Amino acid sequence: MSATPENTPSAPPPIGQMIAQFRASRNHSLQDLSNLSGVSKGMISQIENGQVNPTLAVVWKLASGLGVRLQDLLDEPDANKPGIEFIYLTKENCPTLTSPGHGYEVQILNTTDMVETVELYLVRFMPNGEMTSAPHVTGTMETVTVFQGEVEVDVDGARHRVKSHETARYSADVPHCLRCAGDKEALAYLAVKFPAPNQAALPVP
Amino acid sequence: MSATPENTPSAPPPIGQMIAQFRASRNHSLQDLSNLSGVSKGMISQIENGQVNPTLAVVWKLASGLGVRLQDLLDEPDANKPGIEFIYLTKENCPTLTSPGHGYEVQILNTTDMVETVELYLVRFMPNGEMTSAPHVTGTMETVTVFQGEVEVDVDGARHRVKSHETARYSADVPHCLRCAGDKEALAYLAVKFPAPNQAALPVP
DNA sequence: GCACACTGTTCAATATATTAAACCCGATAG
DNA sequence: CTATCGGGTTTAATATATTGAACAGTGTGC
Repeated sequence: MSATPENTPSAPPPIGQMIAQFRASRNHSLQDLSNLSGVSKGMISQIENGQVNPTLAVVWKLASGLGVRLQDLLDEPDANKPGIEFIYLTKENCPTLTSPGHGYEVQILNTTDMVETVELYLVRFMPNGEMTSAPHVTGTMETVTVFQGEVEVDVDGARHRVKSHETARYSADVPHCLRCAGDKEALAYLAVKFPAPNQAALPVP
Repeated sequence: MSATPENTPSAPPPIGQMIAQFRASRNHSLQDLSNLSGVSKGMISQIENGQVNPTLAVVWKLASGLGVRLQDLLDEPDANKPGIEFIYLTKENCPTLTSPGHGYEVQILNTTDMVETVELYLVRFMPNGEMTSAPHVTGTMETVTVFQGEVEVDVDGARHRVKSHETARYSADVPHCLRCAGDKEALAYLAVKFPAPNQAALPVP
């Protein structure tokens, strides 16, 4: 019997619920996930119902079968219950950054007060407008979709072109730049996806 | 139905090495960590040497004793392989889901093989097209930006309207529905942000 | 030399995680 | 109705994770 030391800040993660949620969201039966992961379906049932403490290897197999990372199964499912929300963003009430010298302006579609792993922007380019970014955190990816005009994307020196109603996804952990191509205004939707914010630095020895 | 091929993306995490590193970095003996975590020191020894597959509960106790999050023990020591990438998505080479009976089609701007906490979609609505979604994981938020036509958003029964070039952000952990308003086609960009884990967020047919 | 305190390893006993098969239940046929 | 199937649960047998104690090495001081 464990002495239950005083440093038990929270409960062990309810991994069963997470697995059940993931499995349900993919419309997989226990048998399906068993085939995908190599874990017996009886075991999966017991894990989902919290009747056993699965081995790390088994949890890893399940994460593999579900196509998620191990860490994704460990996050608390309902740490905070936000409540139903609906926010309407117009050009007026939406925080907008203008960069007149560079010929573009950016609407920030995220609320800035919440820490997010993704940021959403709407970028309007004047002709010859250019938005240059320093490298972001390693692993950051950007997805840009053009809705008006045409945009040129430089990624680490390489130059690419994205036409209207098309999309490009590229590494943003290197110097990169978005530029209005042609003489018409351009409108683009930019999603910046940061890697998961874990990576607690190892303490100095 | 789906004969998923061998999915052995990587090896199970070398958690023993991580624990040994953390323990060494704090100058803790096996006995110390045993006292802190409540796991027997023999067990810790075997785990560090990779001789056993620890139970998730034990790994969690060790993480607690070390004062780190569970995820911190699971990260590969140096698994980050940046590699500069640029992917161009057109309507042709982009996975598209059509739902002819419901009058909309969806381009998936994420690659499906990478685990993300955000999913990006481009949705084209026919007049009267309607995309209904079951609730996603608690805490999921959706951001929809309209680029053509007008879109009606139902969130948990409440009805809202988003005009062209405007944006709405709303809770997606309740029943919700996007609908073409008016008799013109509508084009919308949809970003689905999950709290932490990834989840398939495709509409219910 | 011995005894001691400390490290980390390994051993026998026990608890339990894991499997494959049996089982239960609702739906859909026939 | 009975049969059958797929979904989920439970069960008996096995494998193995976990424990506490015994073991081995390493200095340290007397």
